[in-house]
Amino acid sequence: MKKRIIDKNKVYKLLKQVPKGKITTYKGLAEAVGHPNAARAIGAIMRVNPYAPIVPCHRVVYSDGSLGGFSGMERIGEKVKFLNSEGILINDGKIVHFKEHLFKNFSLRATEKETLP
DNA sequence: AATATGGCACAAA
DNA sequence: CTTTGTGCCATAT
Repeated sequence: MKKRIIDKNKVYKLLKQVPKGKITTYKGLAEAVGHPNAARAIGAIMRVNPYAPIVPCHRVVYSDGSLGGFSGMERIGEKVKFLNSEGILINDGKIVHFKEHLFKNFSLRATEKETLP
């Protein structure tokens, strides 16, 4: 466990903790896992995302409130619709009051115990 | 092993 | 407020 790579396992668990109607940022997740400057790595991890259904990667956005790149910008429209269904409004590609929806009450302790399929 | 790219962030201009 | 440039971590080739 000497590698300074991100614990993907932890990332997934943390992201899973994000409740419906809430969102988070790559930076937020990066900090949550203990890698404050590995925001980009989070994206890379989401990319492989072996837990697509249980990991709401669509709830992860840029730190400035934009939806981010995602794999295929054309899918963004779908994400917007989905987020709208959860109570999150998007305006001009940016999340309205996105900081209000931000979920940062991550529980590292809970992550330690829980196991991933 | 080395280079390039990517679902990012932040400082500077 | 927008546009550059640089730094970071993980994958793909």
